[in-house]
Amino acid sequence: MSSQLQAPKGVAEYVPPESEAFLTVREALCEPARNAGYKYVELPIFEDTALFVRGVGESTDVVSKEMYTFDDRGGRSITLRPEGTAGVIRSTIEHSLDRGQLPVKLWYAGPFFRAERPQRGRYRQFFSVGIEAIGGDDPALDAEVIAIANEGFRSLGLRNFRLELTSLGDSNCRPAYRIRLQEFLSRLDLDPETRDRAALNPLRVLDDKRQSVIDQVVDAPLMLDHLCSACSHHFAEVRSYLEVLGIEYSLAPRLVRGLDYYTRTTFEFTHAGLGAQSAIGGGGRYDGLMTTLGGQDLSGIGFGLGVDRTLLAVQSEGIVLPPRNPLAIFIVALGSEAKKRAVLLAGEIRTAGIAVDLSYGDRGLKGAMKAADRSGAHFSIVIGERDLEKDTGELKNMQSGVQETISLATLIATIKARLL
RNA sequence: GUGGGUGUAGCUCAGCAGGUAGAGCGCCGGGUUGUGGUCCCGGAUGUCGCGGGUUCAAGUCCCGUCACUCACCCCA
Repeated sequence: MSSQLQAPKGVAEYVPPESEAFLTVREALCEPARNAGYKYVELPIFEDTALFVRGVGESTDVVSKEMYTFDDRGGRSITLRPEGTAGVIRSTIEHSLDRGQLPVKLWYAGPFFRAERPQRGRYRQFFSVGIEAIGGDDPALDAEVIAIANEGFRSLGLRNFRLELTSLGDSNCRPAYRIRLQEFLSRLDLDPETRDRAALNPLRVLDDKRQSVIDQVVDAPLMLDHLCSACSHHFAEVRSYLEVLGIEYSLAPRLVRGLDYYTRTTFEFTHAGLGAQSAIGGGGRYDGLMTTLGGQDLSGIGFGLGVDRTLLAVQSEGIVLPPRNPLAIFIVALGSEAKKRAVLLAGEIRTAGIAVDLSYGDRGLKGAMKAADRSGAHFSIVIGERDLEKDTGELKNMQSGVQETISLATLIATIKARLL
């Protein structure tokens, strides 16, 4: 056992039957974006380390202690992407996608990597679906992004998720607020570690889960109360659009994101069934990121949704996802001549776009029928030596048990008709 | 990175005054010589996570380690 190879620590693997649910969840999360005009981007899984250091922020936990960074053979520092937004912005600038009509609307899906201590819902390789709308200040765009995430979760049948919303202000009003908050925090009795955090990213202290800290920050000044008029107006517009859309949310003035680039509208979707790692998706506006990465001064907004966690949420609510690609028919051949006919038939049926499987090996009829049953096929067809002369088979509806003799020559047409 | 819990068949778990392993489900076969899902009968599979220690004897006690898990932290 000690020599048994196993997957690296902290990675999630999806194998049948769970892997089918994983695909369903991932597609459900992508679908609303495609319906809203977002175009697909396929980006590298590793990037120049400097992209994340500059984009995500050197002081963030993600960059300072959670990245998989290594030197490639040319001595370049490479990092496995810990999030998606920085890469999308880099690619947008590199390919001048922002030189045409705005906003540029993009979506992506794939694996991301963070070297954290694994636990339920937190993996070292995890899967996200994300979108970015670049080059638009319109509050309606903020609402659209939130609505797309909401629709993804809703379409899976999820009910026990919440949307938390706030505004983090911008370069105009946040610095002043930050100083005000730091002054407040400096008067509190905090441990050294928290004190350091207060100096580096004071907002983060408001999000502390320890009761001793929570008690001390109840009266802390909140960003929402100190927004400049432009930010305040923008946030009010976003809220009014959400109301029009009928999307419920709760204001979370203490909501903080761990990535430095967020400004203004910021949100998080959480689910109660996951334990401590409750965020199933999150995102927000990042009005300065593009210039930070060397592009023109365009704002943007986007989200990242956790496929792994959304799957956990689906499971925790006991939602049964519909099967994917159910087999239309399962062929049972008796004898070597019948087997040849069955193999040929299966190829023809697949070419016609119909899902079919067949019994392999030397199983008896009983065992083969059992396999047909397990396969979930709508129909089974038994082809034995005695049927071969007439080129017929015994077609059975697996649900009703009704069986009839039908011609193999017209099998495809028969199946199509029966499946309607 | 810090602390707590767990680790026995493919899965869920039982076994503990220390005496070299069991159940249910699943899987395979038979009852039904060409028919599944119910029922009945039978069968296969474990270096009891790994390494070391105590003991005549360790799945059971001790230590270490790895993995999983929960919380802190952080976030998807």
